[in-house]
Amino acid sequence: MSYFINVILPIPLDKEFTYRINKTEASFIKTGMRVAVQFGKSKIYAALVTSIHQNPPLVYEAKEIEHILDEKSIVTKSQLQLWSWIASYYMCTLGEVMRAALPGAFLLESETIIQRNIDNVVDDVSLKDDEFLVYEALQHQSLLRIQEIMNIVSKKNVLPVIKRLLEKEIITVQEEIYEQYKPKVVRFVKLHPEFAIEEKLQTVLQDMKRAPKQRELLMHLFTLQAQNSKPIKVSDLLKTANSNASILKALIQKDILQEYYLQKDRIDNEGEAVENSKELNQYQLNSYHTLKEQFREKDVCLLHGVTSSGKTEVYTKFIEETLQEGKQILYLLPEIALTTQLITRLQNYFKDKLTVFHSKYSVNERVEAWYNVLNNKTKAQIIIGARSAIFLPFSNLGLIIVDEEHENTFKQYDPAPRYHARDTAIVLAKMFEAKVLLGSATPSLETYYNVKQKKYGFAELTRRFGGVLMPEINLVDIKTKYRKKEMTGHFSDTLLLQMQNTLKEGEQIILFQNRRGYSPVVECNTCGHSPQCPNCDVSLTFHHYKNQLRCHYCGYHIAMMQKCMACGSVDLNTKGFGTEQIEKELQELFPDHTIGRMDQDTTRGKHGYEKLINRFEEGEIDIMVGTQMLSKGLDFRNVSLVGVLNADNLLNFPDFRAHERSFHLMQQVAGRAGRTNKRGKVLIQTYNPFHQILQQVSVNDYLGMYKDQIEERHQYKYPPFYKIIKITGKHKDYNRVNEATNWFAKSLRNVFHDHVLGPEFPLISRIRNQYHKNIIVKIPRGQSLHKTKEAIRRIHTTFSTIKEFSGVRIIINVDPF
DNA sequence: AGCACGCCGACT
DNA sequence: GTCGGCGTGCTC
Repeated sequence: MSYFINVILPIPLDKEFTYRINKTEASFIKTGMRVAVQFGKSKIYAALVTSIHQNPPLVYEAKEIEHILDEKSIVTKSQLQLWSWIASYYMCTLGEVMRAALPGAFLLESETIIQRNIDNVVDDVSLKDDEFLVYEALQHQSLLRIQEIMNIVSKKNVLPVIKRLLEKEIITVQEEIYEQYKPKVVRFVKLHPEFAIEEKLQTVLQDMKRAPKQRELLMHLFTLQAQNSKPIKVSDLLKTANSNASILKALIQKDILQEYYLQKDRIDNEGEAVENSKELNQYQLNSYHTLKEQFREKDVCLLHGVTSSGKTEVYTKFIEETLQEGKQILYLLPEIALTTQLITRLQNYFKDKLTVFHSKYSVNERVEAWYNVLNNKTKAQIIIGARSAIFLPFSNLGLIIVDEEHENTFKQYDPAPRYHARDTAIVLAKMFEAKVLLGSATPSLETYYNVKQKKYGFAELTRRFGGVLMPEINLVDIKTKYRKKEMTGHFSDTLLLQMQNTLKEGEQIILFQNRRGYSPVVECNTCGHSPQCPNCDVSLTFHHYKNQLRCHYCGYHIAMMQKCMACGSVDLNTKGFGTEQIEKELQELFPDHTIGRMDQDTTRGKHGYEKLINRFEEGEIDIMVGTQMLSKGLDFRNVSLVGVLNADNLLNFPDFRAHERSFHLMQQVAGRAGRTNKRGKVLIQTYNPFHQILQQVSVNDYLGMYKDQIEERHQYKYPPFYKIIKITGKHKDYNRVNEATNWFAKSLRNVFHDHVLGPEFPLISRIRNQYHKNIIVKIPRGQSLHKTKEAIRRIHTTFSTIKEFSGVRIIINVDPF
């Protein structure tokens, strides 16, 4: 009887693969284990077992597996179920989901290793230059990797060279598989068992008269052993015995001591100050009870709490309860790096029950977190993490909290799977019959709509913690200000006056400008020419600090020109402004104060972000200029003024979510003001103070915004009334993209008629020398999602058989953001 | 996705 | 005439 397994490979192919296993393997292998398999001619991958069966494939001979990588399943049945849901809902392959879901260290890949063939005598005259270089390198180094050969011959295509050397039998090639995860081990010592007998030990001690240092160390070991019976770490022994490694080594070599290794967990929480459970205030308590009541009937609830109303305390209460039930909790955050303050608080509070699943953790730490969740360890009862944390192997999930639920970073954009973590979390929760608590100061329209439809439960927190008033928000009409010459640089007199007052009071200021660099366009005053990126369809942004022109899409950069590249005129002008320019203006306007800037350029280093935040928190910085980074969950006590320098470039974004997003962003930025007892002030500069959204922001009118926007969404057939699937064609040839997307759109129209929009070029039609063109499919309620996707998939399949469109990449994005 | 195979321009 | 470019097709 023969046995087979079906596996998922971490590659974007829409099928499972079948491999042969023997009977022993068949009795050992379980679904959810990894096996190493050869795929294609040489590559070896870690594949995940989905089923074990006895049906031999009919049209091909199945390969055998290389070996089994796990002792127990590392992926649970419910995870596989979630993967399938993601693959089918977001229209991607299981392999792509697998890639995103498993920590990098679980995905081994083979690497080609080149070695010298020792049996062969080489006539080095017969070698070509490249071949000789490799041959020579192998005289000094026993093995080479492909990457190293690329460096040696300074070429990127080295395969022909290797092939020739192989034919001449000068080298041998082999695939090396390596597992990236290495458990951390700690070195321990103990007395050799032979000396357990007292007499023998006495003899040894007698013999050691002439080695007093060694004797001393040995005696110290006994003392330690007497103190407590735990194993003795080498590091501890040496530290306390005032001895050194070579003395220990001598003892080990004499077989008096034995060394051994034990595996250690890297994730150890050292929460410092104990933060006591805060008593909920009346409002928080009310919300808590409301939610509690709602959860009886509903699986998902929204907590709509204004900024700094203390949503976290309410979450904490629910977390505690779930802990008591012995269930796991998943706490999702938009961007983990930006929420260190919150994490520290939770860490101090929940201590060793909490694991942070961080993208900045090393591969090994993530594997350990994975195992801790899988084995339902106490230290992994609460998992706090960004969107990828939904992929952990939960077995007993009781509660998912999605904090800042409206944030768009929950949606993965670039590599497939293009999933939304909030929506996926709701599906995940359903599998465990767990509850989901969504929280936000400015809920997304979709979520609020679900509340209105009574699909989700709801509670509100309308008061800020400690009775702090909501900030006073005023709009400044800079159109008039410019006309009346009341502007200094990009600052209105109103904003400047407020800033002076704030600084006089010894308080801090946050200024928001959602654009980095000095200015997004440089223009020649003589001929009107402005430098463009050679790879993308955008003008280059001037960065004053580095004196460079940079492309924000592909990273292209050149030195700032001295004169116009087209006509040679030195009369250059900058158009528009970014954070750098504001910083510079501030330095001139407030020479006695420290200015900080927070954007991608200043937070690049490892701790760049934290350092800036700390300096601001310590009061070292008086005015902080920044991009939307500033709006995320930061909690500064002494900020009493927030300025938005130009609200218009947010609002004028050509996207159906632009207004909603502007509202979120401005409300969040405004929320940074006045978090202590004094009422904060917010000034929003705009050319268009009568814009509906700005009016609503200024009076904190979430409901008004909701009503207007939902009406618009309804009228123009957007979510939540219609589902949207975006299909993008991508290719370096402009005409080919046009023809391909036209064909695609036409085929879609045959099925969906006027629910197909486009194809249309996006605002930036070329990025990294690739043209993009988008098609939008709108799906009304009531139309089967499944059938719709099936139809799209069919068209896609036909599409890929057409020769003229070959090379055009199709990207399907379900629920694009 | 990788990787091999196969067909055309730019160099010795 | 070869080398190396990329378009095409397959992977259990």
